[in-house]
Amino acid sequence: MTTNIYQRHGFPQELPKAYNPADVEEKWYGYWLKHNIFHSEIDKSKKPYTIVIPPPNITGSLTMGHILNNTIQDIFIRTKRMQGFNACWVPGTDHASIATESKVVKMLKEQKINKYEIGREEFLKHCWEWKEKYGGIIIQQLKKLGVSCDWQRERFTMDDHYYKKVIEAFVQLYKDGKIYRGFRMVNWDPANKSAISDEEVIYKTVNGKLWYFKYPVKDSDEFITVATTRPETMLGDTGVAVNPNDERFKKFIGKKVLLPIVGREIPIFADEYVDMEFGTGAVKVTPAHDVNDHDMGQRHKLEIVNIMNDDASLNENAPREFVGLDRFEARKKVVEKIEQLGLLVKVEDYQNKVGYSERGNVPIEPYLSEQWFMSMQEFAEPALQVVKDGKVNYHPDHWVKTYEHWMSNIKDWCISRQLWWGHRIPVWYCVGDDCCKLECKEPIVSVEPPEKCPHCGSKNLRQDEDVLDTWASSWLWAHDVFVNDEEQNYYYPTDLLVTAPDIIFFWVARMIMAGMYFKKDIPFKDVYFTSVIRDMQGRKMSKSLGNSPDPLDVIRDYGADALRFTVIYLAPLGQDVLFSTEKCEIGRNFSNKIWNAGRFLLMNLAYRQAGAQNIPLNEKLIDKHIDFSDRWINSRFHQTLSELNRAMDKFEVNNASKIIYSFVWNDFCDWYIELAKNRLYSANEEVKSAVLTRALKMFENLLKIVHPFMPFITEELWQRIYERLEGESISTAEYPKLDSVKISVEAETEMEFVQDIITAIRNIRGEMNIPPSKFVKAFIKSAAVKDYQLEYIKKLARVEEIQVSETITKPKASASTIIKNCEIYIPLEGLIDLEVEKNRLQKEITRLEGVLVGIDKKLSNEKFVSNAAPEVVEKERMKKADVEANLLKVREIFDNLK
RNA sequence: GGGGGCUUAGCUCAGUUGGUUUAGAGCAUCUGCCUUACAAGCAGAGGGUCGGAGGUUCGACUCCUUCAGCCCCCA
Repeated sequence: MTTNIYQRHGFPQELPKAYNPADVEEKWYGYWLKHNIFHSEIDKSKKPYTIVIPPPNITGSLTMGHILNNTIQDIFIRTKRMQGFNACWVPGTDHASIATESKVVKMLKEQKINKYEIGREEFLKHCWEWKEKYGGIIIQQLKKLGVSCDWQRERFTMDDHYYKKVIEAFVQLYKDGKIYRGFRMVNWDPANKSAISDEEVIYKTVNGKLWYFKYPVKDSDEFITVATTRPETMLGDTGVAVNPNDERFKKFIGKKVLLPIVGREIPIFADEYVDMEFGTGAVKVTPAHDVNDHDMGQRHKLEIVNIMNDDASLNENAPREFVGLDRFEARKKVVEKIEQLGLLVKVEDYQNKVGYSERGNVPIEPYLSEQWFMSMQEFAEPALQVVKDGKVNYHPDHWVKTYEHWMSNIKDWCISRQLWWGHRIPVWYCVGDDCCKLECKEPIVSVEPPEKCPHCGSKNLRQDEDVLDTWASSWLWAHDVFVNDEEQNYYYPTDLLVTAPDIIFFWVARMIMAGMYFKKDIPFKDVYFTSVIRDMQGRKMSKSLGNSPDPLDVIRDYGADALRFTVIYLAPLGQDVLFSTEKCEIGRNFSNKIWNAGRFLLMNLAYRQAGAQNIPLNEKLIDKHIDFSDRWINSRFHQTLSELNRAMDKFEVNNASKIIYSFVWNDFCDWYIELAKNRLYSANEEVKSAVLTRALKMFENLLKIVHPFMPFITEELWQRIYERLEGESISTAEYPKLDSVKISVEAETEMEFVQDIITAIRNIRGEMNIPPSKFVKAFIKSAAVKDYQLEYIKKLARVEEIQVSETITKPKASASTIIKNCEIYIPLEGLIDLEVEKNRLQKEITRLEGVLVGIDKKLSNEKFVSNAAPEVVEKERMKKADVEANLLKVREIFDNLK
């Protein structure tokens, strides 16, 4: 045997006592990249398994949410890769139009550079520079997590190819009549001076005021009082509305109001929309600055007076003294003025919901402007259908209802943004000076810049200044990350999308729409909506709260595997996760457990470790010297595998982590290794070889099922336990296949019996405070205990001598216990505490009596006996006999206790 | 106002179609241990009657109704 592998990977001769992730993680990530382990190419002989990453925003850095999300994707892709699928995980980033542009604007501002002064081209150069410098940070961070993305396929939403696809899609949609231009009320972000979509508006509850103004009614000495949360908008009022059924105001309908400060005459009219209960029952109407008012304005043909600039300062339509004021200054000033005029009735505290711009974090203004819209109705129908039909499956499936609700009430989508960073709308307008034709007003929509106006031939064309909403590019992600038809035909539809539930409308819904429209097929078969990570108080992680740990710090302190495992272990499907850094001890301790299990096996293996036992491996002995503990661990492994497979099929990753944890810790480490020690330390060299050979094989299987969850430590140990060739990796090793035949009820029952005996003796030792250094004797009255089990019982329960027979009588001064008709006595002359023993037995008597009462209650109930399934009744009868027999014996022991 | 989710041990959560010796895990707690893989560990123990009320059923943590509390989404 050689030690090459050890030299090659720089393994020290001895494994440290505690697992040190830092040594291991960087080495193996480099190795995987060097050997191109994660790269996928079309291979028609293999079934593809495809995931496209939800592209993180280039302005972002890694958050706990990314950790959870990407760990889940990695678990699936790694499992499938090992199971022989052509696993392809496409990574990439999103250009994040508005977020990036605001960052760059801010950066330039610090350098005293104004975006409008340098112009579009110059500004975009800065954006690209910024992207080159910072856009890859999150990708580098992701690599620390150990994700197995195909980095050769890394995409960016503004790559040449992808950019072109976005533009082509726009042109196609326009030609298909799905896109139109309109002058409409939109959500306006005055900070970014751009329209935003409904989904980008965050409603916050704020403690505001409700101001009551009285407006003088023309040709009378009466007033009509209106209430408003936005006093500044009164400068744009063009009407006052009341409910037609409101007796208080009937007399005013048809009259006019003299708008204070402004002096405009505006009508009082009736509209059903007005809520008689709210405020005074009379509503000031500002069609240019409120959606509902705009609708009313349309119905009643009111004048529209826009009083704001695009930065939410007031324009020339406001009285001169207000022009140029910011909306909030104007608000103050309006209130002051009204008060001076004696028209301020009262001010009340008022809690209301104010829409904020997600990116700008300033209150949005409903604002009239010319924008591009996409009609959504026809997209929604097929996209809803495929989810309802189960062609696209949501996990957990309760998201279907939320999705359905949104899809059924869908509104047209404003896709233009008054920004420069992004996909510029491929529309040109003819501004030719000699243009005379009516058709020239038509926008020219084209993938390639047109040379001249198709109607008048003018070369004086102007491209639309706006870019597309980022989601109007990322909705093509699932298919256009694949750059040609051949690739798309092979990899699309993708298999799984893992995403946070808060972008179900932004992205998931729209990707399904795009898939159905452009590819005539679903974009993915399953969607996994992740948990939301919160802090220990249940608050969302946020930068402003400072409650969000930096995942890279956590990785440094605990290791990537530990972080991955912990986050999965804490995140049940559909539940939020309360996370704190210290919880990573779960994963760190688990890593350490696996590490030490490996360390133990390697310590016994020949040539691997200084001071080892030097037991040679011998594959020929793999089926020799089998005993019940071998059959048991095999059974446990395949049972675990079966549960694990089922959990993964149901997308219960959290459950899967618990299944694995329990097998590794409870079955393999606590019992199997402990049992194996007996034979590993025996005198028979062949037995030793056989046991170690099998134990290592089982350990290799164990590493394989852990690997998708904890890739680094499993690679390290997998490389150490056998000689591997350069380029080999556990990442591409074959995943264990379920062999149901290995699942043995007999083996598990027998082992449970032995475990029960051992636990019973340990219990006595614990209760009587017998230190581990002290060995005891045991007498077992039973016919069921086999000779070959005794050595194990002795070793694990620290017993020096056992007598087993059916006729044993209780030795004096001994503690006793009864399990499964098997009486166990531990003589404890001088050590036994009679009171403690009495308590122990009394507790058991009470328990058994309770059980018996329950059983009797059932069995004496005629309805139970006649209605319940016969096997259920029979089971109760058996239980009863069993419990009665045990009770009898325990009572007898108790009564004879001296 | 509409929709969804949650309420089980001190904490965080499991509990498959209602019926395994009267509810499980991790953490925390208590006891005893450095038993040569692991003190990031080992062994043992205590602790809940499943948010409240009502109902269906022979039988409910599990199904239904209702009330209460918490969270999220949409308007």
